[in-house]
Amino acid sequence: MKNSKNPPDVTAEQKILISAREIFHKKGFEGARMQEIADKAGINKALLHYYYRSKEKLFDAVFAEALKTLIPKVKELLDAELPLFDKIKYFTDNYIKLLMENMYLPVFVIYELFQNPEKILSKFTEKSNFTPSVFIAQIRKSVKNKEIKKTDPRQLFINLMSLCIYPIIAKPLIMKIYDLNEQGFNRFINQRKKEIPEFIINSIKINKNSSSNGKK
Amino acid sequence: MKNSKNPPDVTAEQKILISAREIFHKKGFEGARMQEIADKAGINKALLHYYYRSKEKLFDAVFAEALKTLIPKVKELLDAELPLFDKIKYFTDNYIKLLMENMYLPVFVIYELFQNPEKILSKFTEKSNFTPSVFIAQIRKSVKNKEIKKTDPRQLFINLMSLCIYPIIAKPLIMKIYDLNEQGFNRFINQRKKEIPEFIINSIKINKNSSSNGKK
DNA sequence: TAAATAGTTAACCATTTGGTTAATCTGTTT
DNA sequence: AAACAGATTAACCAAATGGTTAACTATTTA
Repeated sequence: MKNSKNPPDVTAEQKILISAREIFHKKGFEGARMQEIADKAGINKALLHYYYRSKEKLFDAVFAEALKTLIPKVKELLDAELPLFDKIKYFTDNYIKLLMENMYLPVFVIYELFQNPEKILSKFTEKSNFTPSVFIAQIRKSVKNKEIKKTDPRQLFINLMSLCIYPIIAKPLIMKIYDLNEQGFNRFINQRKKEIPEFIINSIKINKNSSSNGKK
Repeated sequence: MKNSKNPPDVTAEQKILISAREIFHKKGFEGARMQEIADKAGINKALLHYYYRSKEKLFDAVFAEALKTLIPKVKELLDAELPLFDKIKYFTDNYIKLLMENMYLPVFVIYELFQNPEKILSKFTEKSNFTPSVFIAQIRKSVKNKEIKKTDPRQLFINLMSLCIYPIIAKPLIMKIYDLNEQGFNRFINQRKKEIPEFIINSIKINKNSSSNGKK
């Protein structure tokens, strides 16, 4: 059976998945080596194939896990019961935090998805619903209620995602062009956590002036 | 000698670089196969090594070429003699056009840079200047002149880049979540060409109305 | 406790892959 | 045309790589 008895116990199968995750995230499907995964897991290479029949199967497991971590998290943040502006702040803060804690995840997902969109996405046909319908509806409603300017909800959502994700996947480039070290980069990203919501809200908010002195 | 005489003449060396570019851009360093590059170039694999000694050297040539296409182009767009708002429109339009014409470029650059930042960037030490100094200065000046709100130029530049690049590298994801086909995606991107400048300008422009509104 | 089952390994295998060699071809120079 | 230099190729090679086999070792189970 899979479970032995010793308390600090991690199954071989778990160790494999953990190691595979790390290697695949860092090096991608093509760059990853089964031997390296086995070594990192502290087991024999044959055992990889005992649990996961092939490199592809193992990769699929890792990728599915990645998407199933990411998508529900995004959904959860976007579905929070908050007014639009608060939600934008809330999302930015927590999403960037999540990405920073999983530095390799975004590039990994984007790259592999780009390599093989149909093959990968076909496995996620109906499973998790990718569409951020609640958020989209909320934007649409805010427009209708004249709380924000006329805005295409689809574009706004992509704007939000862009502003959060891009700086992280472009980390090496940003460190280069702004001459930052690791610490400087972290500061830059933390600054962004405030900057992004302000930037977005400034753009979509309606300037209520003239008549009543619309305090913020 | 390298040059023959026939008019429709492309050197083997050129054919190699062209094929290598295509393959590396699409499949990345690890995914690319020397044999495939040779086949696509219509030459023998040994000839690859005759001109470029190794896979790495060939890759370096391709990557350098990519950066040397991209960076000066970005610089050129950012250095145009235009008022800030016009420049933002001008940049968005032309940069997105450039990226759409080279769909694989952004993911390629980002991915390989993420795989091996120091190794790759060390080769571009002083060569091309990565920093968009003219644009940064222009923003700073616009702030000083009260033409736009108080804005961190570094953040604004990254905002602009994010909004242009991300939608393109996330193409498969966007097609999935919005249920678009190729044509629908192109429409979405074209819509963005208008959307992005509006979005940015709305955010940073100063609302000049009635009483002075010096708010940050 | 003995048979059966699950977990684990060392050794092995076939294929792929980047790279090399030595020979051949092609055009130029003398 | 003979010599020469660069261009091009077929054949080859060693290392790496994903995957398999057969044996060995717990762990369940009857």
